Amino acid sequence: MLDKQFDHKLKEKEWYSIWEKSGLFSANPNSASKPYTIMMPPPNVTGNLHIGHALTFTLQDILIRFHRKLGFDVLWQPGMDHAGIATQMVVERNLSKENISRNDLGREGFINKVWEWKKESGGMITKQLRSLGASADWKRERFTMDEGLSIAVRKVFVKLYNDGLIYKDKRLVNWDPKLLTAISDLEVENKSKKSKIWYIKYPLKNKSDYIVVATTRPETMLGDTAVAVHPDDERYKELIGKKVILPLTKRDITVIADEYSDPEKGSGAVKITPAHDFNDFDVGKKHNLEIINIFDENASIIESEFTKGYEGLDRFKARKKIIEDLENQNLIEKIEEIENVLPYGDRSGEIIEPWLMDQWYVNAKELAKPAIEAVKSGKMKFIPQNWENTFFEWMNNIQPWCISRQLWWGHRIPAWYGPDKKYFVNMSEEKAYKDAEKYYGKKVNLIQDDDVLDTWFSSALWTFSTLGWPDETKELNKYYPGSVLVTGFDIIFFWVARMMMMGMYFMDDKVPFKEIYIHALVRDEKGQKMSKSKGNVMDPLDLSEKYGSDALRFTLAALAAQGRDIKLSEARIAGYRNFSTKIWNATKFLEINNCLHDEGYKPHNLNNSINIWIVSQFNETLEKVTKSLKLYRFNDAADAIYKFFWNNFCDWYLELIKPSLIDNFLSDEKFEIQNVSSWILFNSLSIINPFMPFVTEAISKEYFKVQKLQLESKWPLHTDLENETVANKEIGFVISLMTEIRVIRSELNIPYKVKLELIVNNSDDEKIFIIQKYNQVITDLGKLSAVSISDDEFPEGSALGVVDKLSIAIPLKGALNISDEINRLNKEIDKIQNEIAKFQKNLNNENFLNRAPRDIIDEIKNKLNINFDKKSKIQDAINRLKN
RNA sequence: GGGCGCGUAGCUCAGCGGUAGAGCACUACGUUGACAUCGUAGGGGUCACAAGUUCAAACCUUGUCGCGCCCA
Repeated sequence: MLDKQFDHKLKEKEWYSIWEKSGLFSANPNSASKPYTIMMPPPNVTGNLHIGHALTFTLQDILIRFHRKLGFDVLWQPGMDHAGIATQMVVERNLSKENISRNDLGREGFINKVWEWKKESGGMITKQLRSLGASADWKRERFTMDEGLSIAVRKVFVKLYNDGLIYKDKRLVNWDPKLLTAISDLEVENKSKKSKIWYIKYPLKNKSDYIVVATTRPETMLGDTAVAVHPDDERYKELIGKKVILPLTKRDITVIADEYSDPEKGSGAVKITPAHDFNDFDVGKKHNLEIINIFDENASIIESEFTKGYEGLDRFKARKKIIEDLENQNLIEKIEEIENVLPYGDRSGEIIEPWLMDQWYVNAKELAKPAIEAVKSGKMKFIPQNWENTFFEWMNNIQPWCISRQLWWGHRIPAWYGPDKKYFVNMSEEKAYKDAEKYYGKKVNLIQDDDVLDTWFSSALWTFSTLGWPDETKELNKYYPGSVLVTGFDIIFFWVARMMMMGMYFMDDKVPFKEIYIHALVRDEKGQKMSKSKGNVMDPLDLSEKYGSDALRFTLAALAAQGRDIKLSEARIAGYRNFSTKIWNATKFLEINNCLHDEGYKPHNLNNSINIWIVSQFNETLEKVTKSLKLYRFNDAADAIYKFFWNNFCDWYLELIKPSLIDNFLSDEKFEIQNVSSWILFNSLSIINPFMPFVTEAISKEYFKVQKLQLESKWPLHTDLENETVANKEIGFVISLMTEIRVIRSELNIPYKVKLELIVNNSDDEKIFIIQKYNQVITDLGKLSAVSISDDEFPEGSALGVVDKLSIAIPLKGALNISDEINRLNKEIDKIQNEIAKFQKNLNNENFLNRAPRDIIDEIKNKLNINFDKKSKIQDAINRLKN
């Protein structure tokens, strides 16, 4: 006997371990089967599973399990990235609890600590993914800092450097003064903040007048090297070329004309500080201005001839003092409150400081070209397609990618410097020394670049580095390019675009994946982004503990409609937990009734229309689910499954077969029902399995006792049927008839226990035939005492119904409340009349008759006809009641 | 400012040219031999607004108004 309930807490763990031990998660590069590859977006080694992960990995697992069942050789490549900044932060924070800094340990000592940390507490997420049921090929798990992947990183760096696509450049970078590293444009979050704009008087030289300069960053004025005005701005035309005295310093700077200055904004005159503002840097270059740096790495004022009186102050204190000093000298004209956009580091939350320094860059513009072309030509397809716009927009305006980071944890840049700062880029120190010897003509001491590479640089190689590149492996041959990349839109730039660039460059122009399915973001039930500070986070592990992973997975799939964010509510998950319970209970029902088919049984030559009907419904569902999954329409697939299993199989089919099952006699009919019912259940399990792997696997084993795991069993095929049309018509009619009887019972408040007689008007041989054929079922389900066919008028005091032109009556003798029944029938007539009006409107329109397609016209005529008939029959009944 | 998307039943959302749908919530009835994590029945919508195209518009076009996200 099956347990009363499915204990997900216990069973999910058991089944997962069986699966993992079975080896069936593993891809087999030697098999002849076609590959189906998904590269799992590597989560951070510091990461914990959040609901967004749960969504993306559930969808991936559904695709993976589906394709495994379709017979593909499936590779779901898992792994993690080393998350340079995040990981370094975590380990430093831990060390600081013991009052140790990373400098105390030294570079090597610190890196060892990081590895120790990784071993002990890194990669939590891979364990958590298992509890979700993720069937990834764990044996192939990779880490971006693995030796093989590190070789790939160096190889790529050296090649791009030799090809002129990686270079060193001195320009302004986004400097994080807290983490003390440069970060890329993408790691900067621009946020709107309340701020001020100061109007500062810059006195003219040799004149007792001044020009007012408006700025949001007064503290950088120490580094000003010009004031810019718009060339057409009449107010300042005469000042162009003149000198002004930079307050607080004794320097003279020149008023220059540049269109960058917007006459509408502020005072129309802006200070130019090339060393501390991206736009000013460009203006400075154009006008050949001096570049004066005033900050150190902490964004504090340095000591220099330009910064006297402010040395050592951090940027905020410097601002305060400068404003005070200007006020004392009466040089502040006014201060306005404004909304200003400020750059923040996405990891540190600190305001980013543009800072001039040497960094390594990738020429992204060049690498982007083939990727753009590949999307344009359809070699790579975004689904939904509209993400292409976002992609093109960014790729067409792509900036040089700053890849060096002033961190210790990561791939160290393979560049070695000689005594004169000449550097040698190569795969190893040894090779660099050889290069140096050749260059200098003697042995010299080399020092490796201190910096490491952006983590995304290594994850950009993920699609081929995980497959063994630069070696030419079987895996690389078979699983590159991937079938589909599944991810959220938030990393299209960070990761997807960069994988495209690197993939195409290093894999002979072959794209890294054919399709990119972009799914939604998960929000809370009010549509707000989940965040710890808002306290609205939903922990997928809590949810799966409470409702089961099956329920959580099914919910996420059911809500994953394309192009829309997911608002997740717990009630929804509870609803799908009920679905899982329903499956379990339906199984128990079949168990009680000995419905168990032989393995190898296939429905054919079916006699009972009920069986033909349900197999036909299953065919339809199978087709819908298959098609939907191929189109990434997870919600449609989930919906089709839910409706079929609950509304068709449980609500109707199981009810319709009950009378035959309860009959104790063994008969061919009963045998057919036992076979078909269990066959439907088993095959339903198979198509539900990718969504709800645990409960389906459990039933497959515990009830059906099949050797083969659901994990490896094939996706069902379409079943050919005979007499399908007739069967569907028959069962369709039986369902309508039963529904009509229920409606009458319910609306006239006739208790379920009261057995009723059903009289059917003898006006339609076909329907009468069906009624006679299913007499037993109809009597049982309708709780009827008898069914009779009559040529006569229905007895007085009968409730009346019309089912597909057939009049039926339920005699209620004295029990019928005449006015209730008249009310009920009148309501019915109102409804019908509404329908009739709509159809008539169409059919009275000559244009409609001339231009609408034939089948639509026929359909409407037919419906009108049925409604007319129904109306007149009900009207007759009302008239009779009134008499 | 540019781009993308969304306004459909109380809530969350499907539908995207041929009689308005689902789940949840709600109401009534029901301890029917799988299931109260259930069953049966029911109420509830000028599909944001306006104009246009069409025999026919929630669906196509244009505009308006709200809302969200991304990029500057």
